[in-house]
Amino acid sequence: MDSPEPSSKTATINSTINPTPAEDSPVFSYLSNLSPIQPVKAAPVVQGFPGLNSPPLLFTSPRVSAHSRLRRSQFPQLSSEAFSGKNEDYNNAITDSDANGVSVSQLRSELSASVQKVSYNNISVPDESGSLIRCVDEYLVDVSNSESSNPSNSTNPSPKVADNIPQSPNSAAESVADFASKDARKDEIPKDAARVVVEQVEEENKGKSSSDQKDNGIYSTSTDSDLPSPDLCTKIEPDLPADSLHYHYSDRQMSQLSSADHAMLDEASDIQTKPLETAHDCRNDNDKINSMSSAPDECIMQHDSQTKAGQHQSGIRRRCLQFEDAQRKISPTSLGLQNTSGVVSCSIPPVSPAVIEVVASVSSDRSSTASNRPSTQLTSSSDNFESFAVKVPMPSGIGLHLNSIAMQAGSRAIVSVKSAERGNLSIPGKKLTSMMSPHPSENLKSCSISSNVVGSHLTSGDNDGDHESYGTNAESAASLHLNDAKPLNNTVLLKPTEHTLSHKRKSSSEYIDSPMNYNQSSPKKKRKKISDGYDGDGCKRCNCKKSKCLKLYCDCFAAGIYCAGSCACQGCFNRVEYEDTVNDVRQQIQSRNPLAFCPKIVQHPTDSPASILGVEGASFTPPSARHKRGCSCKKSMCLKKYCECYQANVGCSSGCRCEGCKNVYGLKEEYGKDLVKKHCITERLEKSVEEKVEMVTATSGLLQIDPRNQCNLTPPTPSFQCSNRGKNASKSWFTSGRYLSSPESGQAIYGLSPASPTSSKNHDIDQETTGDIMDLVTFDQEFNYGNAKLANEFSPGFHVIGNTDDLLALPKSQDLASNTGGQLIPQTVNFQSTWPLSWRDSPITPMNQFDGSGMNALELLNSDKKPYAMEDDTPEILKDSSMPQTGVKVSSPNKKRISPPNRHLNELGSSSSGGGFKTGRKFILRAVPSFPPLTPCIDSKDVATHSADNSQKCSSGK
DNA sequence: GAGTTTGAAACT
DNA sequence: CAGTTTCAAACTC
Repeated sequence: MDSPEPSSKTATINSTINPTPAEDSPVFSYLSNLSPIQPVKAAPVVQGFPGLNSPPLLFTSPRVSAHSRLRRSQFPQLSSEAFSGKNEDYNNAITDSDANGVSVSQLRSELSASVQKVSYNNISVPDESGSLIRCVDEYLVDVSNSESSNPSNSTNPSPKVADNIPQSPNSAAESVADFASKDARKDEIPKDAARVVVEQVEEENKGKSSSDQKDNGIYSTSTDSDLPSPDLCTKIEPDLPADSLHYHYSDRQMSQLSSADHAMLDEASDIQTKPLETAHDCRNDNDKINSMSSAPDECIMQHDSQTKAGQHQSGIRRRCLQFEDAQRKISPTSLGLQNTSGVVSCSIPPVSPAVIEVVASVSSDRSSTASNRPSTQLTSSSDNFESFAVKVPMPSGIGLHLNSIAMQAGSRAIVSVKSAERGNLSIPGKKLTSMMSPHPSENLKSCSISSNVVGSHLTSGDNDGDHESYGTNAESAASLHLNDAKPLNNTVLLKPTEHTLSHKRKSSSEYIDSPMNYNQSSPKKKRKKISDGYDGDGCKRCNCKKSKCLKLYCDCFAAGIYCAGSCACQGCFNRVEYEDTVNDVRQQIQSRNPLAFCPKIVQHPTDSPASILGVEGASFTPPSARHKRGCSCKKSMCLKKYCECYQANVGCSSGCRCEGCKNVYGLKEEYGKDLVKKHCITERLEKSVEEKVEMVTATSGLLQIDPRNQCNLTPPTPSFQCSNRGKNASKSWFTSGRYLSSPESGQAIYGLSPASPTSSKNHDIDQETTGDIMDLVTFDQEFNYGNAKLANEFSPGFHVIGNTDDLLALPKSQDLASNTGGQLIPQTVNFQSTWPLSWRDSPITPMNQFDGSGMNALELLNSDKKPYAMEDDTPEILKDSSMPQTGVKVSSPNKKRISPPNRHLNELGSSSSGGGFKTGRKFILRAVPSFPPLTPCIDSKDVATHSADNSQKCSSGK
């Protein structure tokens, strides 16, 4: 079974997770010697992310990935020199990376973006900027190295990932199972592919540095926690491994950083990760590709996306990640290390905001604490961390089931988180806290969840693992972050989670033989059980007795997550061990209902604007988001959790068959009315936008065009072959808006992937009319998992995400951009390319898709940028939409600049990909010198993969 | 903790 | 597609 492999990975991860291991590692010692900062074991870790609150921790996971990236960059600075001698491979890779200009540029762009973000958030920015730049270059080099080392990886990251993924979940669980036993398990688990990969990586790393190897182990542990997400089911799992690996690395890095010097850790982690990634890529590229194709199944769970902020999301993510994320991630990751970053970036974007926020807080904390550490390193690490987090988020995992999502996302808080995430792009900030607040109860849950998730990370080493299986990727990332972040907030919360997770994982390893016993055996589960119904991860834990957790009755299964130790299910087959069975069942279910595993909650394009506005505002999601299928409540009046709409904190829509609906989040009737109003508004906006667009195009103020313009533009643009669609799209875009844009992009991606058919239909048809359609997974993701949404949005349009991140970062990143300007361009190019890819995924006709994608991409870009400028030009609606996205971010002027380009791009792209792209690229570069480069390439790949993954997943696992 | 209610999922 | 059954969560006591 795959499970064994995952377990092995997890074991390795666990080992890596432990701070001590890192310290033990020669690399660590070496770094410690080099860096003024001395390795502080546990304490340091906490310090590393003392600022991070539990929520941040969640984000941390994503951050972790970001960190890893950043770290890499950092390492280059710090360690690169030191390591240069040690890590010849690394250096070589770097040089090689140059050959891979695109990947490198992307990496750089990402790094720069992340750095920018970080700087933006952190006072220490100046130092970071310097370090960042270096880091970026180095990072790029690393990436390139990985790529160069594994060309196949770069080309076909997803496949590789897929290979690894399957195992990863298991490994993750295993890793969770025991920290202490990690090593032993590793030995035991070796069978697992993940393990193998790790080993290989280690071997590779050995050449570089023994410390690196240790790091790898650490990663594996962290990954395990993350891996859990593999839930996507087996399909995803395959992919997950790769992702997980990446995440693991990132996690590892995180943990390391936290445990000791970030710089030290980062270096080690970077080095190791690179090798690992490359190894993974090389090894599994071909196979992975195949596996990837098979993996597509799920629509990833978007639990992750839920965001409840990062933390919640992180918890959720685990599950969500599993399928969609995993696949998506995998694809990106499959690309290679680059992908890792890229993949991560995909998911990250969503997360990023939250992460950023966290980071910001952390950074502040760090800044205070940083005094001890080298300012540059700390800052850079923090930056990296943030960027990573952003990337890591894996929002990609979007489509979670309402249940899972609702759990976490249910609260408005989630919504806020989402917005925050988006906003994070532009502004890192506050959202985390806000997110938590929404509903006390909900918050608590989310917190607990997040905490749990975090805890998994923190404690991941300790225990968990089982659960994680599905969410591995996201979780891993989260865990990583957690490690860093865990310090403060999560510590308490985390423990619970950890227990649950650890239990699950341990149990998983133990129970493998008897699924039935699985739950029973692990006391850990009990821990998880403690929580209401959620696992430590924040994912629901099921209590299935007759379904064996192989039916949609099971929340875990429905969410694409493996049952964790916290689950009280009986005769559970929804475990990594039974991955094959799970996959088969999933496929069967998907054959019946291709959308069975797609997110149940989707945002309506039309609603999106309002929702967006609402997002940050308290109300936010409910109105915008809708249940795909709608509820059929008769007695609960949609006022109890029996109602899925209510449970998801979304209003009922025309698609609902409920009787006596009194859904506080929105009544059917109101919904319909709202839709009509929105329609009118959107039409108006479109007209105005078109006019504006024309103006803009004439003036060539591409850069300055507003996001809304973009939205508007998109519709008007000739590219939209279907005027109607264009309008709709524009509207939807609009709504999704600037801020929404991310969602839109996400939609495009998700919509495409998931139910290619449905999504396409949705696009074609008025999204409004088809409430379900709309949204497509993306909205759901957004809704459910703010983070997930972001991730999805990004993931689908990786590019977009990357861009968005960049955009967000732009203001700050621009400075960096100057440095990375050259890179940016390539990235931008990639980005554009990616769009088409994302669309491809969608069932929609190429043209339409393209247009739509263009819209999405543009929107994404715009949205990113928009946040800054949106407000100015955008109509109220648009503004509103933007507002929700991120009130703060909106302010960034860069976005405005960017948006114009986007429009052009959109227009061009729509009209003709060729010209448009060029212009778009140029614009992008200007607008966001730094950010565009980073994710785009990866994004494009990721997007393609994601889209494919999504399409596969949604379509049916097709 | 046991039992009931509820509505989704699964089945026919 | 509609009706019924099964299932597990939500809810109540």
